[in-house]
Amino acid sequence: MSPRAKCAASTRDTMLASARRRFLEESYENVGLRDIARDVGVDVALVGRYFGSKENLFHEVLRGMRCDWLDSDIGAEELPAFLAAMVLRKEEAEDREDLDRLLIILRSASSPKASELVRTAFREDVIEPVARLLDVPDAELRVAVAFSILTGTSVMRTFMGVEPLLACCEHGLEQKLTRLLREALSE
Amino acid sequence: MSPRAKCAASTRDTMLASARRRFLEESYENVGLRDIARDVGVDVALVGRYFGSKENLFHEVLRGMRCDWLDSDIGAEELPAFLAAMVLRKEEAEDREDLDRLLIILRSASSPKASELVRTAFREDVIEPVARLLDVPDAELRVAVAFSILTGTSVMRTFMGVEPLLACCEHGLEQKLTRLLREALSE
DNA sequence: AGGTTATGTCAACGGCTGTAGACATAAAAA
DNA sequence: TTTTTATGTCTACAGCCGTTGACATAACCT
Repeated sequence: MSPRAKCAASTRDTMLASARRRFLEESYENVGLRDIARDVGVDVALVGRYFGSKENLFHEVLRGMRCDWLDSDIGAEELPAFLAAMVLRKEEAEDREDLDRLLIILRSASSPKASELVRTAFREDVIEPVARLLDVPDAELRVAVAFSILTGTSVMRTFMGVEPLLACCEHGLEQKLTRLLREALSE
Repeated sequence: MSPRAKCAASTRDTMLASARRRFLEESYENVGLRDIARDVGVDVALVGRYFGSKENLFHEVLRGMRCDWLDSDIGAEELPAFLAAMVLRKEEAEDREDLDRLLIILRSASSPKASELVRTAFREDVIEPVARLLDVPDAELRVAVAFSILTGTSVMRTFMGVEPLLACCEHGLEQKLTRLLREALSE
């Protein structure tokens, strides 16, 4: 009907936020630009105009979620426990986007249009930075194995809805995961 | 042009084979019925007619790939090594469809139309049968963790193309995986 | 006030999708 | 041969998708 107020940057951010939420719960091709536009209360054409293409929107969503594995001053010793806690979502409140970003990447892992972006993002922003935390031989291989465990757990929980893994706090799942990660990282 | 020879059962099987191959490499929504029809050299309408709906075709693909974790007479002891070898595709030649079936399931894990099917298939045909092989408390949880490792590794290798994991034979990856699985299964 | 720019709407295109019904032809039966 | 049945083809329909260009109106500037 009537054009909204000013402040394009604000609506652009809202779009990005909506896109982030959508891409977290659906794969690349199952997120429609019209869905995002509806969330913001805006016409489809506008999101196309602000971001050029859907592919670029996805790219910006990923770029806007820089993960900070490194910012936390975590030694290689505490890393396994930290990663296990993160993947089990111990702290919903804290604004840790790391896991969300990882889940977005995994969601669209087998989407032709997004796969390239997703692969390089995973390699450059996850594997390599974490590998730099360790100074052992075969660091990347160890980190790759560790994140196989982590992403596997996430996939089982989030995508496959495997029951025994959803009741996370009990059964000492976190300890088990920590132990596995420790073994994966420091042989 | 001219209608093909007879034998509907044969062309139906060819469709299923093509669908299996396609669903192995693309997610549910990225596999078009027209692609399958083209593979078989047949019109789209026919695949729609033999299988009713795309969803049912996917269902039949999964049904036609009964996995046989149990058929092999494997004790709980050899299980970790067996699973590690399977996920690393040691035997391409042998007609083991288990891994393919698992990969198909993972491919379409976040496809709304297929997710229900995929979840129950994973639970009923993977988690539960393997859990029955073990007679320990929390068998399902252990198996769930073990398959977190396995599917994680598969995802990293197949979907994300993580380099260090692709050179599988070297670096003792198989041994590492076996060790992790053993720890996951028998606490 | 008048003019200009930013912000957003509207309409539509071309393409692809799964699905359905009417039609054609080869094989089999009478 | 004639009839019937199985096997496939052809046409087309809605529906969704991302993308584009032309238009409208609010906000700002002078």
